[in-house]
Amino acid sequence: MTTDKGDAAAARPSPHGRPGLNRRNIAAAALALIDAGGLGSFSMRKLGTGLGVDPMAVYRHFRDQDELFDGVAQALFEEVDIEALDWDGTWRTVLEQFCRELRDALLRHPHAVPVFATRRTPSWASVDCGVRVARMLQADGFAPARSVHMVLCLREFTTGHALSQAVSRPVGGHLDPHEGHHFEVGLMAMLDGFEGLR
Amino acid sequence: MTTDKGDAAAARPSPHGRPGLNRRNIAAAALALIDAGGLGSFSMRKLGTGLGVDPMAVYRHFRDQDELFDGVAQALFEEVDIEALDWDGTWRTVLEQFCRELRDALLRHPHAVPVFATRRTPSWASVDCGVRVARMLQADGFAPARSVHMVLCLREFTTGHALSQAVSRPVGGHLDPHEGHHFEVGLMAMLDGFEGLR
DNA sequence: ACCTGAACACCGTTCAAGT
DNA sequence: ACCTGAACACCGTTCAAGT
Repeated sequence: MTTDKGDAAAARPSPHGRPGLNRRNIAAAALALIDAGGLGSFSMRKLGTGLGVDPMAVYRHFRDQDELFDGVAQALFEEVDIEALDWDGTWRTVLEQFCRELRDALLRHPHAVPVFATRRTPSWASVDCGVRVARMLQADGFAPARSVHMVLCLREFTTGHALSQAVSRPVGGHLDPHEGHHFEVGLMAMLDGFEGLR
Repeated sequence: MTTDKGDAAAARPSPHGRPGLNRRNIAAAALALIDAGGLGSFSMRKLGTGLGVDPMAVYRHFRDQDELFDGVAQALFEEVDIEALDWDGTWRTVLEQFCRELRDALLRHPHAVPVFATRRTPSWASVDCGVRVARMLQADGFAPARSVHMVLCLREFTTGHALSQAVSRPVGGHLDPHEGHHFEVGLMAMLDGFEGLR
């Protein structure tokens, strides 16, 4: 991952009184802009002007749009509170809670779900989280490779579900009060199936 | 769905000797262009010039890029041979075969998977297919709503998996000879879980 | 050294002008 | 009536020129 050693200093207000730009607040602003106007109307130039700086200023913190979108995915994943999971509960409870947390975070940002879902690595925090969950599964008796596969499958189902919901939801409205209810059906089925793999 | 009544006539060679443009062959050409150069380098203008016609000619068949991408998703889904499924086998066999067919078709076009996965309706053929599978599940004793949920869950897992594989695969190479092997783990687990829902 | 914004090489889409 | 391509309003990104 690209480090950003300048952020600690840049987070202080600049000499002009504006809050300094850094990767974190630029990515957060990009996510907000995508939330507000949809992915199609997002642009690097609008992001810069929206932040009140030179439209090209973002390029001093991110190589290009692709790298910025990595930051957007990271910002989104930070809403998943890993520490809030009941790590002392059963493996099944942890997986359930994690998938629901991830789904909820994604659906709070429907326009950004395609960005998240098409990142090569949605964020290093999500990788770390996956490793942690896989280790827990191993401690509970699942084979190492199997543990990794289970985590990948759940992440793919959850992301696939959120993406499907996000793109089928008309802007500003809900299709159906029960839309997305089937997520629980799939989650329960997959976890039931995993029970037999220990 | 938008009809395309002009296609039957347009499929014949034009007075200039070139094969006439229609929705079907334009969408196929777009898919081929995405396959060859990646989604990032695709453009409406390149598509037109690649077809040997005016760069704007595509707009007489598709309202805009979004509608063309619906056609691309449709072209991709047509590679899934629904009739080749063993419809006389068990519901489980049909679901297994369908998911594997869809996954294989998607991974033959990794650059187009984000297009497919972000369509509101990937194609009417896929909707019809889903309805047909759901009807089979009902005939096998699953509740109607449950049947629909099962189909949606499998489609979301399969699409999510293919998308994850497609974006993590470096252009022109494979990450690992065993990559994607976990698809079977998730598919078997979900189907095992579904067994208990009848 | 840092910052700016003009400039380049493109886009998607429209529409007036042709045939 | 059909077709064309010039024109419009943008893009992402680079980089020479400024401070």
